[in-house]
Amino acid sequence: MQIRDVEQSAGLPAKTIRYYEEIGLVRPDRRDNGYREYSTEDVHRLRFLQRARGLGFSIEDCRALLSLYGETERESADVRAIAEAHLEEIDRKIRELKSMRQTLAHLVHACHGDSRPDCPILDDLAGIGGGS
Amino acid sequence: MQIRDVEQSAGLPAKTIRYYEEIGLVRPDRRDNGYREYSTEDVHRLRFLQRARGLGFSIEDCRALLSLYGETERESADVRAIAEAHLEEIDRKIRELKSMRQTLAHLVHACHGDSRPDCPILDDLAGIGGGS
DNA sequence: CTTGACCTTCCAGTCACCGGAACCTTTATG
DNA sequence: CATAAAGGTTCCGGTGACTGGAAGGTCAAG
Repeated sequence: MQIRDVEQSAGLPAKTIRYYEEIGLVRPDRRDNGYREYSTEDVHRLRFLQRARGLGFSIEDCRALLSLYGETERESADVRAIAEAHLEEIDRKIRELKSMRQTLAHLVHACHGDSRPDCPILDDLAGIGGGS
Repeated sequence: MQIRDVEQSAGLPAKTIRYYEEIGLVRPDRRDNGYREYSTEDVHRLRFLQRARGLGFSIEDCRALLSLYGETERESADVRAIAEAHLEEIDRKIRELKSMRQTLAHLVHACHGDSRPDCPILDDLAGIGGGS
């Protein structure tokens, strides 16, 4: 199976697949002509990566998860610890975005948004008067 | 006023302040010895940047906002348009994170997280069985 | 005179890729 | 057999918004 086919079955662009090899996440064989040859195992790992990245796990988290995936003697607690840490990170980001959202929505609401120059949004950013 | 003082009053590290100069957001004078000399106007712009970045505006958004900030003939609608677009972007990110969060929370909940090797989190990432 | 704190510039690294150039291999077609 | 298209390869540079660190200049105090 060569890279173009893997793009389809793993749902990842060829560029990304080569990148994952460069950083040691997959190690396909090579044919005599230098082309990469992917085993079904390689494709499984790539699909695993595609899903984990889709859930926002960092590459280093993915490396750890893949490693645990390959171990038969792993403890599910190790996996869960990574997932829980990531969950907290996601929650942190959501809180931060919601806080931004609130301030910004308030400012947008306060701005009449017409052809006049006075603008509560700029006033707030400039630190003038009643910034929320 | 030199850079160390501006760090305090703008709430930005010196590295960042120099970076903002490099990309043309602030243009402090120079003393004879080559040191940067910041006017109160420069400090205002930097504080403006600090707040806008804190609300998650991109550098290019900040450049546009600063430019509008400097125009007396601006239309508040222009500012509001940038802010509204950013608000939608924030909402998009929040939705994406919430979606990740839901899937991940479900998996974490399903994983017993002990010394046994079987793990619904890895099973899902591997594409085995009832992925949510 | 030296110490130490400040300033300067420039280079490299971050994260997870993406775009493109230059070149090689395979397959199909005239 | 020549050639062109469609794949493959490596390598280099860029993204965003900085951050860290090295090498070196400047200034006030002891």
